[in-house]
Amino acid sequence: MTENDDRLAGELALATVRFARHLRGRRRDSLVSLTQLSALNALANDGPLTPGQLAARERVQPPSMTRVIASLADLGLVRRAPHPTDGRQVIVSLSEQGEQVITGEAAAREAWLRGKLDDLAPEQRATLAEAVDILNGLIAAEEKQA
Amino acid sequence: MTENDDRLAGELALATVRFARHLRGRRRDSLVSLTQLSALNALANDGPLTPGQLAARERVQPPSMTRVIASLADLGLVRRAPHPTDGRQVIVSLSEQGEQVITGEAAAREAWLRGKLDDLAPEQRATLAEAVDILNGLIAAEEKQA
DNA sequence: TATTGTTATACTCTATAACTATA
DNA sequence: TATAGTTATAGAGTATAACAATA
Repeated sequence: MTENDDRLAGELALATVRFARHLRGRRRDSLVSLTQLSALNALANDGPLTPGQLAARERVQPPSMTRVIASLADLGLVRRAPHPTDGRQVIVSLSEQGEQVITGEAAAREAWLRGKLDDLAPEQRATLAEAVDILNGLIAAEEKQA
Repeated sequence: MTENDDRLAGELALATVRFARHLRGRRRDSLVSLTQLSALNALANDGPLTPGQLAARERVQPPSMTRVIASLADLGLVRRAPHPTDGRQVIVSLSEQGEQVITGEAAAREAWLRGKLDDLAPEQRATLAEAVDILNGLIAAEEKQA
């Protein structure tokens, strides 16, 4: 099966990158970018986190996350508070506006993709849902090793 | 089914972007980036193309493709030749080295992903393969409209 | 005038290296 | 000395606007 794996690996990589490019392009006029939305999403799922934890969750380096957090703070979507006992650390949490973005606006704004998904057959949607789980699993498995 | 679609759209978008980030990171020490590989791939599949055609295939704006082509030409992976009848146009084609990248090196280099796919159940690989087709279909459908 | 491609410029996302403050 | 976070800097990838050459 190695030959098929080779082909699947290549096709999956190219399709993913092409699709991600498309999605980013579609959000140009959106309030938050996908990178920002992804960080907000982590805070919504896991509650307040330190920048270091956020960077680990999102699998970026700490300086990259510092920038994302700064941009979100500028937009008023997250707050930074000092850690109660460790003066080095910072607690990042969603603001009310940030929560609104997560709960309401974000989903509604993915309009293009939603429309496309609507046109698919139910089995195709199910396939994509499974694929999402598999992809997330591949990345999660990575975490354990590293 | 709209509620599920909302959720699927969001999750698919985040998973795609996260996975693409991961893939790009993995190729840091590679000869060509995924963006470059994607363009090489288009030339391998479709034969020589003009920059405009390549930009359309890859769904980027012409100036973006100009840069990609320039970087590939610097690496000696593509050649630029004048169009035989239209002096405005340029024909971009794979060099021998470019073909080697496509046929051999590229697939072998996706080692991380290949290993991961190898660990999956056959049904999961099949799911991913279907998902690739669906995603490419979504983008292709876009083309007809635009 | 319209089209093709490029140049100029800028913004986002990401990284590594160096620094600051705290433990 | 080690850790958490930030700042400084750089590079890739994308875009829009303006330009040149050709049709």
